[in-house]
Amino acid sequence: MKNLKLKAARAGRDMSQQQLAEAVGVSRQTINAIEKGDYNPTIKLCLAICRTLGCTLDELFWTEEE
Amino acid sequence: MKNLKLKAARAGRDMSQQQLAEAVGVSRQTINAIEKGDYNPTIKLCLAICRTLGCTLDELFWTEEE
DNA sequence: TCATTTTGTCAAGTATATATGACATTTTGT
DNA sequence: ACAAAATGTCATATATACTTGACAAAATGA
Repeated sequence: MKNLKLKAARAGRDMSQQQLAEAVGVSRQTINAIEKGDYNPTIKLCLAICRTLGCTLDELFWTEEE
Repeated sequence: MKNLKLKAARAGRDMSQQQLAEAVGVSRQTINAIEKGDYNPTIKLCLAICRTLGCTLDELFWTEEE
C-alpha cells in the first residue's frame, strides 16, 4: 500500500523526491518506491527521512493493518 | 549500538528472544542481532515487534544520534 | 550440583533493500 | 503550446537483512 503520509509530509516541505533522496543519502528511485509501497525500507532510512522532514516514526510509518 | 529499549520491553512482557521471534515470524538470531545492534531491521519487522510488545515505533526504535 | 533454558556467536546460504542508468509519462511554469 | 521539472517504471547489479544449523557460555530453577 502507498505511503501517502510520507508523500504529504514531503510535499508540505516543498521537497521533490530527488531532494529528499539527496538529503537522506539514497537514490530517487528508492524514495519513489517507498511512497509507492513497493518495498519496506530499513529503520535506519526511516529515521533519516523522519529527521529530514521533522516528523516522528509513528507519524510517517505506523500502519494499523497487516 | 544496542537496542536496550527493545530488550527491556521484551523482558517486561516476560518473553524470551525465541518467543518474540516466533510471535513476529523471524529467527531467534534475528531478534538477537537487532537487540545487539548488529543490523537494522526493516520497518515491517519493527512494526510486527511493536504490535507484539504493545509499544510504538518511537518508543522502541527512535534514536537521537547518528 | 545438575539439568534446562536462554543468550551469544559463527559460517554459509537465500531473499530483498537499494544503486545505477535509461526512458516514458505527467505535472508545472511561462 | 512549449520547455523544464517531477514522477513512474524497467532491467541489471550489489549490499545487506534474514535463514538455518550448530555449538559454547551464561543464567535460571529444582
